[in-house]
Amino acid sequence: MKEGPDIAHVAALIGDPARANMLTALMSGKALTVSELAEEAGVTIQTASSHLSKLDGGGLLRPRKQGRHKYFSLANDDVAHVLEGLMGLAAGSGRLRKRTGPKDAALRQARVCYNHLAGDMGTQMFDSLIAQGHLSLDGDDLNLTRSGQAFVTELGIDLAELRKNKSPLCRECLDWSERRSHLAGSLGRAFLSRFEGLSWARRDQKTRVISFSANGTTEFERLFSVG
Amino acid sequence: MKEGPDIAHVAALIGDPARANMLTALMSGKALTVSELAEEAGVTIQTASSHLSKLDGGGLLRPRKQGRHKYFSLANDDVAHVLEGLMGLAAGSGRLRKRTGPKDAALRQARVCYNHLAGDMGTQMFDSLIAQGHLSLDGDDLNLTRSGQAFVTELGIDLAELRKNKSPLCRECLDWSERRSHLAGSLGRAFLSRFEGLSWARRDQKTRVISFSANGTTEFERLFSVG
DNA sequence: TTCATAGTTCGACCTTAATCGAAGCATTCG
DNA sequence: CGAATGCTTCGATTAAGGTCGAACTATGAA
Repeated sequence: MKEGPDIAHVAALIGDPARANMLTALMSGKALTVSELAEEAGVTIQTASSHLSKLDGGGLLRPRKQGRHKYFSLANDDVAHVLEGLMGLAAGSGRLRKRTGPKDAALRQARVCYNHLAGDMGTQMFDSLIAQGHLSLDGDDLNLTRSGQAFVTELGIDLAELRKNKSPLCRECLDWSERRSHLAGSLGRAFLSRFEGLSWARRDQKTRVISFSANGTTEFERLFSVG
Repeated sequence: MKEGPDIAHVAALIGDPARANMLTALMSGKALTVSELAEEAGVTIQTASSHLSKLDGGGLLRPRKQGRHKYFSLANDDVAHVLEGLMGLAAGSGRLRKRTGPKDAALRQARVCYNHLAGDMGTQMFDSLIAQGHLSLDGDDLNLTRSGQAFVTELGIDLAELRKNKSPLCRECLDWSERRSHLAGSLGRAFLSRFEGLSWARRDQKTRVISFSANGTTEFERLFSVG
């Protein structure tokens, strides 16, 4: 009857509260087990199992079996991107699930979005990389320039290793709180991982909040000042 | 219980087949009446009315009353953006509602996406504008450069008029068939409108397909060659 | 092997919401 | 003022699917 793909099915998958909670939890980038996701969603394990098989069937998840555990993560960046978009719409229509509190402020400043840095600091880093000419945007392709390659290598990131990964190196991801782009893709993940390795930042396991140390903040500002 | 906005509610709104059909129909950018949308969705007018009030309540639509008609259009570009993203996910998981046929090929080449040009020609135009330096991307802000201003004025687009509009001038929109960006925002709409004014292109009323005339194709290639 | 833990499948219950007929407003036209 | 058209509201029906208890499978540990 209509042209185009069947939106309704995918949207309905995300539209159930329990499943939405699971997907939101997976936005942290971590792979979680069925039991953990059941806990997150506030349902029993049977119910969670049923939901997860549906999400998987819809192509939204990537399952991995390890021993007697089964880990789920988001299928790819596209899924994370759509979820962020939906968060933006929900936030825009004044539908925040929680009052804006101190934790919320922390979330807006720096949080994990599918394993990369999001929030205010995420967009600041992205803008700075563009402004310094380390990233260039041609069409939808985000590319690391020669100066950018030097920059990340200087920071201690192994580019050759990253390129072995089949997923794209650079990618932009729209932030629901800032409504601006931040850096995703394997390089985005490498940045955050490096910040952790340098003890500049630390992830809170439950809330997606990223805390920067005093030193980390200084270094971050030095590298990614917008002035 | 969880941080972040309430995704589930918005997704559930899109997740109903009838509502998804209506939203898909509105992706053409046209404002449609309740009766027309009922027809599109294949439900009675009462049912459509109920759905539309829900979509409106969720902030997805912008209603306008005109005489005894009530017109609905998508609330803003963000909504269109999320819908395109969902189409991408659905298409990716092999969930096309329709076999790939001749009309489908036409859709991939050039179609209307919320009043601007999408499909292969849409992304080609976007890439060309970037490559020619008429558009520049700083962070998530897409800007028209000085040369770009000259370019569109030369084409016969009234920039001053566009700037009066409160919606953003330039904006990128992700294409579900191409998986690349094309130009949205009021300038994107102006381009398509100008193509129609010059009789280069013509919209099919029902299928979202845009047909370019022989002359229009030539002119388009001249302006937006990628070489 | 026996026990424990992780996950899946099955079946029954039950809430939610999509649907449409019928009646009620509102607006336009003659 | 009717009459017609476009849309909304109400109510009853019905279908879909989320939920969990219980039983079952699989992996790992003692």
